[in-house]
Amino acid sequence: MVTIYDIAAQANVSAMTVSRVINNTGKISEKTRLKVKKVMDELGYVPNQMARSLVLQQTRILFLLITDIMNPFYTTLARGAEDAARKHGYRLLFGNSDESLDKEGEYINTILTTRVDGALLAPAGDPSLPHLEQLRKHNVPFVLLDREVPGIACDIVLGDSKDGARSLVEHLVKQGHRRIALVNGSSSISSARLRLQGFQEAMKLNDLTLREEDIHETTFGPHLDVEAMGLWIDTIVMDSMPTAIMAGNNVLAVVLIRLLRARGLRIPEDISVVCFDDFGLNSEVDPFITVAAQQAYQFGYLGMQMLIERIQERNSPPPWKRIMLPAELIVRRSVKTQG
Amino acid sequence: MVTIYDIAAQANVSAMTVSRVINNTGKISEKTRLKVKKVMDELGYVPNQMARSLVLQQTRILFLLITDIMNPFYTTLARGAEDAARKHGYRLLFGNSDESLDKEGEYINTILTTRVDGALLAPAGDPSLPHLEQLRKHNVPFVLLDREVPGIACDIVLGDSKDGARSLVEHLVKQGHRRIALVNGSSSISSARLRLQGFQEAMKLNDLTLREEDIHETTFGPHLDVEAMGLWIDTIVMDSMPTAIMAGNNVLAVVLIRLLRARGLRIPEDISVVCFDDFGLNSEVDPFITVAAQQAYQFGYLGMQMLIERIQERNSPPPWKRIMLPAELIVRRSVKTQG
DNA sequence: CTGAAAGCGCTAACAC
DNA sequence: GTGTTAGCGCTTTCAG
Repeated sequence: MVTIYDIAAQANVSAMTVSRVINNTGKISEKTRLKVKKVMDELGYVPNQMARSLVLQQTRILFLLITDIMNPFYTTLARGAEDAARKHGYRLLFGNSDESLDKEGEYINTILTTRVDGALLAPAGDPSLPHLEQLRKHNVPFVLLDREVPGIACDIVLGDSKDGARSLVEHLVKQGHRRIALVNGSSSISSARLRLQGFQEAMKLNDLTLREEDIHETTFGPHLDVEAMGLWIDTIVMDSMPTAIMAGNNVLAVVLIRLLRARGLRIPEDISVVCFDDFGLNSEVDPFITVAAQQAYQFGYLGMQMLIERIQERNSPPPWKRIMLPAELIVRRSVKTQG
Repeated sequence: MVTIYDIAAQANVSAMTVSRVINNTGKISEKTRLKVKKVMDELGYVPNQMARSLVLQQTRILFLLITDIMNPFYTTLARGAEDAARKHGYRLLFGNSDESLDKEGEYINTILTTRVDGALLAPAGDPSLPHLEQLRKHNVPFVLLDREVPGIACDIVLGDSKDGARSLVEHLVKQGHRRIALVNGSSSISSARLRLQGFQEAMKLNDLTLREEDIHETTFGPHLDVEAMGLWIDTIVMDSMPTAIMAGNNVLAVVLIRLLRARGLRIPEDISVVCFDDFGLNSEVDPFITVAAQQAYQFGYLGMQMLIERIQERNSPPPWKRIMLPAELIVRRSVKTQG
């Protein structure tokens, strides 16, 4: 490995001079600068970021932790975060927690041990609290995305889950649906809770009775219990079907639809389906599911901006900021108008 | 920041003893071990990975560079890579080059300066050669994904682009199509070249004449020139339309379909469309486009395995390996059978 | 304008 | 079992 000492020796200067050339600090004669640069090129010098970070106590690297890299919501969000980071000259590293608290813990560890300058994170849920406390304790600036964690005050970008859920229900009601079921993510996740609330409120507002068995709680994300959901469907189907089902996010909707079809049910002819979050790439090609779409890109972009501000104002920290982004109802073909 | 010296002082031992406790090396009396561990907990010690890497000359971190984080092919691949990395106790960091040579260069730089132990990369194309040469020169083990780069010998996982393209054309021909057009990625990308070749060969094999103007070359990925593609469509449409168009990948197919529809053309009634690569999440919900699907997950999983082997056999490097994964034709609803 | 010395937090090698 | 010394590659501080 080529070090500044190798260069110093070759160029007949001190290591310090080389360091100055690299970082453009201090005053250096044009002659030595050129000489040093030449040797650097010849030897193919690459600065050692670890050594530099060790003394500088900063990395100029930020970390983005998402919970499901196969979910278009998060990948779109990642693009937004990336764009904002680049704009401010930061590098961005990604991690994927897979909605798993353990994996999240590992990444928190990576964040801590690699001493990145800050982190943008979508927490796995309320139990993520200790992880966030770790970050706080070690002075790692962070911004939360999409999910609030009770017990910690911090910057956050949220979607208006309650209102989004409400608008989905309203839409169904306007189409004549009276009995509506819900498959939702874990109630240990703030967004899932709010979607449930919005759902319940909208039902009440429309004087619709909500049967307890019409609500099924499972998990967002990649490891959801498909069998349990199938069982639930069998139960409510046997028991005189609801005419519509709302899914707490896009992944749930996909699994739901697959299961419904496996039971010979057509959508929307036999049963209607709506969900939270859009589908990225090919929702453009053959837009099928009626959704409450979130501004995924903005989540990432704005969140990253907040994070960078927080880092820059480190010395005189501003009050915690909170951004709430609306969800937009996009009507497509998965809802049938009821007689 | 809490260091091993702080702990050493508190526990009345030397820093070295603390280091031994942390790393479980050497022999240490149970008593001191417990004492040290206790102090570590109390003080909330977090090892400094930078310092450790600096002396160890390794990070146990691997890097995955993909070219389009919004493309389901790459995110599925990422999941595969992640699973394989975890299995072997490595941490994985992601980067997204966005099909841009510049961004790729920045990430190459990050890879070099952060001294990760190895990299798994989907190169932007043939011009990525200097980047790979940099890695090689600095002894960073790497494995290529999806795209070959002439001029560099290395481990690689490839899809059978030629054969996949051929099977797509064969399918169209069997459905009675005679004039087939192609929108493809840049010919500076090996996979695009092979898809073109497969396309041409299949046309020839079926005695079909291929008009030069029926081939449009643009770029894969997020920054493709939509206008130019629109212009091309206008040209070939005016000039008595082809009955089918093949797209070099999924992103191209989406843009293509959007443009065709904007011109009032229905798919497949007015024109058929097929493409390379599948669509992830909601190709399950409403599978529309007939595709040559690649084993995205396997790309990542096998590639990561090769990378880790390469790192482990560092001292007696095995010959370069090359895996070619077949593409599978999945027939859906975007192709019409011609009279 | 340039250099020498010290230290960032850690571990390998060698002592005791 | 445990401690001392040196050094990973870099930059800050202070001299000149």
